[in-house]
Amino acid sequence: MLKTAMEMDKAAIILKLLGDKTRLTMVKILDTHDCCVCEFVEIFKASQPSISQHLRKLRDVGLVKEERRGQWIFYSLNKTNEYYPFIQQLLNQLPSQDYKLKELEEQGTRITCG
Amino acid sequence: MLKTAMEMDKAAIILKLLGDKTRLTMVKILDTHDCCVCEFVEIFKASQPSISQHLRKLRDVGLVKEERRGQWIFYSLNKTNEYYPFIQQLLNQLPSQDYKLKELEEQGTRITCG
DNA sequence: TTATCATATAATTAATTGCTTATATACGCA
DNA sequence: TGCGTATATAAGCAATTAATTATATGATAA
Repeated sequence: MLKTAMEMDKAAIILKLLGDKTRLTMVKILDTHDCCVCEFVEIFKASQPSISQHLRKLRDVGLVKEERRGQWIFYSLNKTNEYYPFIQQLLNQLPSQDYKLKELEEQGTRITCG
Repeated sequence: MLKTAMEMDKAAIILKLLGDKTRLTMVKILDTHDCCVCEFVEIFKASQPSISQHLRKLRDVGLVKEERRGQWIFYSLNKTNEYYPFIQQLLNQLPSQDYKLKELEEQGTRITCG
């Protein structure tokens, strides 16, 4: 057991949040790249409110943070969050999702938000 | 990323399963001790069907296995499961739940199932 | 200022979850 | 064999979740 053992309640809450393919993939992507909402809409082929609501859940527990850049709001992993070490180990065992961002770049969708 | 990267779908399924305090605690306990159903009923102060249903979910994805010993059915972590390395890292970050078994021993409930 | 784009929020609904109650199965013992 | 204990399963129900549609907010650009 690590020094920074989490409480079971909190661990379960975090795992439940990550127990959704969309949110899990979001967090995996955000671990290496900031993204704006419209990029996620493209990546997941989901509606804007649906993406927004997923992001809100992640934000509510402090896993991600938002930052407005002009017209866009960019999300990033909150690496100072107390749970970050916990999820980091978990994310390290997942395959990179960079190819999803590559696809966006190829179709030119990512550039518009930069 | 480790060599044995999991698919995102499967990771999400596992995390969702573990995103429940009862199941997460069960798995944490089973990582170090086999347990029978009646012990879990005591530990979680839950109904027998409720415990049984949680165990079934864990069994359905192969995370745990059962073994009859006389009148009792003992559950254990299936450490040959392809997902075990994934959850092991996760479990290592959680506080030991051994005190729950200690409590059972003190009240004599654990012995009866031995 | 007004139109437009990006995003958030609210309300509604459908699907999923976890519990309860009731019943079935399987073992051990008299 | 029949009874008690341990467990599983099924059916029903309440709570939660995730999506949709509709609307609000906030920034930019004409």
